Amino acid sequence: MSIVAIAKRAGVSTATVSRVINGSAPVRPEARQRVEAAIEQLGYRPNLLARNLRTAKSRLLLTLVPDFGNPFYAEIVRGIDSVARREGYHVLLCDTSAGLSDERTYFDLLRNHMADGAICLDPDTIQKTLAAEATDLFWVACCEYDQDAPVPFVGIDNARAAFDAVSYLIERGHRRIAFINSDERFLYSRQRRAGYLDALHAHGLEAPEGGIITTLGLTYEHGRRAVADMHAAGSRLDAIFAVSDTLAIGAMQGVRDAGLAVPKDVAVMGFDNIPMATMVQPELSTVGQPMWQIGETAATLLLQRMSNPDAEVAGVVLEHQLVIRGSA
Amino acid sequence: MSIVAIAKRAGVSTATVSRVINGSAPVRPEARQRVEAAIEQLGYRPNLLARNLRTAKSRLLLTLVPDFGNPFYAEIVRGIDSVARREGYHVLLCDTSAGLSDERTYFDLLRNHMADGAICLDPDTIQKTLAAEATDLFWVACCEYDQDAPVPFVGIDNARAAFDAVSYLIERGHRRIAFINSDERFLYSRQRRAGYLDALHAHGLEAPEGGIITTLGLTYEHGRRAVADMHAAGSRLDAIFAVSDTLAIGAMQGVRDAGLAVPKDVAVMGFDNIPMATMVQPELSTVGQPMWQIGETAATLLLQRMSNPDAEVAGVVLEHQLVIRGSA
DNA sequence: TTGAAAGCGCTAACAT
DNA sequence: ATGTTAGCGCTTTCAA
Repeated sequence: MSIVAIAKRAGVSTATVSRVINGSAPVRPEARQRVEAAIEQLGYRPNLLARNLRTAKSRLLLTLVPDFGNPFYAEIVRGIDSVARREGYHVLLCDTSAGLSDERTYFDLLRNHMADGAICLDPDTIQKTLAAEATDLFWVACCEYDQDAPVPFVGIDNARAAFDAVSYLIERGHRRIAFINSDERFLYSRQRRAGYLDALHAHGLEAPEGGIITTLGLTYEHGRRAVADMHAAGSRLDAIFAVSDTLAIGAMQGVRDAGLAVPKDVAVMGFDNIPMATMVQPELSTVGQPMWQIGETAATLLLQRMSNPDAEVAGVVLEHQLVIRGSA
Repeated sequence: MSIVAIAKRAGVSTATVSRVINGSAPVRPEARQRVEAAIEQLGYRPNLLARNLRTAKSRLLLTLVPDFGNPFYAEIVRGIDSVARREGYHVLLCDTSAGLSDERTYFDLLRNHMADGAICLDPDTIQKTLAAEATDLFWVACCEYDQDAPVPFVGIDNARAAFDAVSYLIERGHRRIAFINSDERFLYSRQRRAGYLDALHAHGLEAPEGGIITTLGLTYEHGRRAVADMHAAGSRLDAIFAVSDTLAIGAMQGVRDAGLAVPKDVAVMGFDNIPMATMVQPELSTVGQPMWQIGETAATLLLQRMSNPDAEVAGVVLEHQLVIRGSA
């Protein structure tokens, strides 16, 4: 069942059928009607595989995300999806946390013409190899970005955000502020650590002994265990800044496990402002990121880049926001 | 840059190049080597668009999910993704909650050959129209399923699970047990309500006045507001059973908002057992579903169906599990 | 406004 | 073991 059957039935050429389907050129009303009738009667559906080959487009956008089990990434993906859909694209989702196959394999989907463009939320280490191998491919960096790379990007100013958060903690009188960081392959991790340290130093403080911990994941449990480890190591602290709300929420549990109270004994500050932040006791203070908007922007930038490859590469830094609630 | 360039460079025919690429037929080592060298040197990548057209396969699996912002669905999708990837497929993710475009549009991706099969987590109302319109398309039902429909399915026994949960609550001495349900377009909602009611009746109880609430979404806030509404309506209750952990966690907040304590004044029981369940105070008692396994099974069933269309349709009911923690 | 025909890049019969 | 060739179903010149 192809366009040929329609053409035959409507008594026109395949070219005319194509014109009707795509509205790509004027067609006499009478002919158009016959074609539409034939399509209707035969229940014809264009074969996108064929169209894609012919037009050399897949209308698929690849999204590489480290872990969409994390509410933060999930929300970004939804932002991406919303503009993709609006523009007639669909999203090919690849969770790279599985780690089984490496990111290069996914990027091959671009080279193989299975996707027209990609949005990469993976660590900048990965992005670098990608950038090196994959010139002349359409992709944008999201959350993880290198200002100086020739790749469009969107994200927030991570160092400044961390600086703001820690400064707030200090202004509230905290002096022994621990830092729960995630995998430092992520640029945002390194930037937030820098912001954390800067804020400390700006106020003549140092990180407490054993007060900087790096976790291997972003689950609640990772946060909980980080605090347990700090206590086991004998660290004394009066505040914790975690680079993710999931980690922070886990940390709050960890504090309680130690028989301490939040925020009386230990204040806790998170990052992202996921919906869950208002569901814990006390509610979580955090650095808000405009997740949906980040996703939207990433998709928009990508689409722009695709439709105008020679235009200057844009870079968008969105505003973060200190959200003060009960935990700090 | 196509297979022709490789053929020319290697001094063989395109057929031989294809054979090397796909390992579909024996090729003399010497020729194979020349082909591989040419591919390497020219940095050739097969055009999947062309291959897909030729083979009439996209190696894409469509996943329709009501809301992957919900950790429950996110985890299922990861289960799906894991087996898809293992079998050389990729996942086209469609979040139907956006509701903008209707599910039929997504299903068209199947008809249009953009996807080889689909996994549908959407309400059975939608599935019914899908089933009616979309005969001879490959798809399976996940979580939402109709035992009697000629569609492979996977899920748990929702009625029995709810029955078990409520029975437990009753055995613990609770008598005024409220029920926070989600959108009843979902079959699981109706089944769990039935299970809830059955358990009550089996013990000679009734649902408390105003004790059954239907929410329009599964966010934490929906759960919180549901409890506020109950209290506003003057309902007195000593336990709450919610059809989702997100709702239940919100409900715990709602109980606290009312100045009551969990579980002393009001016990709370959830459903799903998402990671967050152990991060609230007290930790959430719930009905566990094997999310990852549900996803894996769905993908496996779909793949089976695709490779053997005439085989009998399987139906898989997985076990749920009562997980008792602090909240009930 | 329409039709004929070329061809996107690949795979798979078929022939050798 | 290898080459020739015919399409897969569509869009798009080009000519009429």
